[in-house]
Amino acid sequence: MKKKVSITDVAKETGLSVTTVSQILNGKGARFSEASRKRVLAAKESLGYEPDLFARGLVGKRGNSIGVVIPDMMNPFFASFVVSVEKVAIPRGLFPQIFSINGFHENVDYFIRQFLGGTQRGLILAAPEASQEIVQKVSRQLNLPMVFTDQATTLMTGDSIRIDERHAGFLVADHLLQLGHRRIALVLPKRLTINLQDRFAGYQEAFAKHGVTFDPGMVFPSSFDPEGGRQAVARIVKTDATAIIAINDDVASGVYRGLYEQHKRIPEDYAVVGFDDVTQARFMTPGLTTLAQPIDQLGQQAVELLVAQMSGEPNTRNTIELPVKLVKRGSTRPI
Amino acid sequence: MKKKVSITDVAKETGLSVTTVSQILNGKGARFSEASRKRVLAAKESLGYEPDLFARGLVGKRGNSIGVVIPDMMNPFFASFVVSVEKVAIPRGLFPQIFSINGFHENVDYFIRQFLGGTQRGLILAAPEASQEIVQKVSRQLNLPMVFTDQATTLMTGDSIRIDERHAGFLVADHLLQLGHRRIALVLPKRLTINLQDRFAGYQEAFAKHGVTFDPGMVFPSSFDPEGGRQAVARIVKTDATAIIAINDDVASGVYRGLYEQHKRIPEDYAVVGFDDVTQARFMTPGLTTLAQPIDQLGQQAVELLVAQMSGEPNTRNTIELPVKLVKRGSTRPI
DNA sequence: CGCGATCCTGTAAGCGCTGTCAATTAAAAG
DNA sequence: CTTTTAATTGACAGCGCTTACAGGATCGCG
Repeated sequence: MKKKVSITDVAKETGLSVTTVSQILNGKGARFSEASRKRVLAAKESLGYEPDLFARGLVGKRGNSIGVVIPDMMNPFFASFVVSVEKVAIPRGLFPQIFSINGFHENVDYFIRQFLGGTQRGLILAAPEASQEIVQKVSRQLNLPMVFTDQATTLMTGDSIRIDERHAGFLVADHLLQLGHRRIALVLPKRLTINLQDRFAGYQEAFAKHGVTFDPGMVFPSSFDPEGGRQAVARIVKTDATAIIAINDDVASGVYRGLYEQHKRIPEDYAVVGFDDVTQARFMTPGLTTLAQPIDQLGQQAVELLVAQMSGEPNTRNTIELPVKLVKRGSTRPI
Repeated sequence: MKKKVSITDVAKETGLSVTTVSQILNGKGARFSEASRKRVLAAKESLGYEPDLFARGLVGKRGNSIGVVIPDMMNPFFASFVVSVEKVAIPRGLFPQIFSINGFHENVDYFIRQFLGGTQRGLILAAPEASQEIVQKVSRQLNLPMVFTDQATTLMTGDSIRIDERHAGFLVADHLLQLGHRRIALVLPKRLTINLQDRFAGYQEAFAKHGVTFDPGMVFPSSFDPEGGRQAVARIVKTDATAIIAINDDVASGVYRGLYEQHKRIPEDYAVVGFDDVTQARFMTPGLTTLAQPIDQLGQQAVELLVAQMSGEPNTRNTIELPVKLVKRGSTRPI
């Protein structure tokens, strides 16, 4: 059983005191003789010393990792989001630790205990389904810097960064409407989170603008994965729909599949549009028209807000709103 | 600035000693009066106490999280793998902590420091590009239980679990050959990791069996993402290939796209086969013929081997080999 | 040769928690 | 009413590390 070498071992080895070793290794204030410095470094190397993170964390330096909570890493949107966070956090010396719920509620409990346990220096919450619970429990006991990229709840502490969901929804529906589509199927989850409610309102707005009345019969509930989209299609083809709006690109890929199975062509028989503009959207055949979320900016701003909070800035409860745009590809065309 | 409430606060509140509180909260040996127990629980609740993980970790209970290192969470194969690990780890009270490299080498250094710092109770390494480095540095100083799901290097400590890459490669190529294809393009990364070398040997074996000589000119280097596949196609269409083998499903999706852009049909003009059988493979149009990795089993066995090691079983250096099978879908058909 | 300034290093005090073990008290037994 | 035995609880040490703060050299300069 290998024993972990501790700082005292290094001290003994070098004949210096623990303090000195610690100081040198942390590059702290007092300058030490070149000789000591070299000895310490050498010993660290030869002994293979690495500081115990628990001990160090206990003292006060709580480490440099920030938690990034996402609902599901199978969804490319969130995977990209994490990467975009890393892109700006890492250069700042902050290491994102991924907390993906993946459908396990035990995970949420566990995450909360971790956060409450002080393992993270800040939190980026991008998981509508859990944000609320996390915020409530965590912010009650700790004032951990937090940033949200969803609007799971309106009354939360911390900064939040969002897109204009309503406008986004409007753009999507308006695009289809402008192309002449009137019977538009909506593939949505059964329960609409706050942001989805906004988006939904955006659809309505577009309908109204074009003078078409919204038909609740055109709403097709679906899970948040391709299979949901695929199954929805089976019902959609029985209607007179000519266009399909999927809640996100992942679901849209299922819609593609469903349509394929029903021997329908895109965009000849059905126009389809997604949401998010994940990498895959560009690779689908035909390319998916979709509403592009500014993923990189989302990640970047989230980190920046977090850093601001960490450096003591008062919790201003900022809400930053990022612009969105519709990316037109081959999956839509005039009716 | 909210102050974190510590166990002493709870002790004061209840008038009991810190020890007692700790014992009760941890459900330890000695039985305590129902009264005390209640008081402690109540105080914990009202004060909102949650143990400091650093302090607890320092004492000896190093927490219950296991590290899962993957190269890239954008690749659905690894995302699924993580989920499959969670499925069996969580019920055992072990929480997988995801460490995804995502192309940031800083991450690897950071991860190593975490592991060396004792934050994890065990490691599941599924990142060929980093496993070697991690093992070397970590196992030199700590004997952390480790399990590999790749064969990045032959001489590593710890258990490993793999698929028969050679046979897998054979199945893929043999399938195409049996369908009558003779000119088969291979879309592979430039540098072949050990497992890919085996897979490659499997291709050769199949070629040999069917008496076709391997043409190095049919190898098209690609990155590990859809874009790589897409670009490879541009070159492939200039040859007389009739079939394409992609290194994985993700790349295959790029191949689909590339073919689409070149106005080629699948499987009429080109048969294509992938590797992994990620969820998406089923949703592509046409469905992708691919070699199914037993993802769930990989995850499950990895956890089981890890648990065995953690419970003190001698490091047996087991190597478990899992069966693979070819899943035929619409992307391949007789020439 | 003395005195402050300049360097370098060690002593000691915890951080919050758990485990060991002794101490206290209450209940049971003699 | 004293002695056992069991039921509860608390004192204390210490995990490995950092961080004041104090102490000892060394050096320059009057």
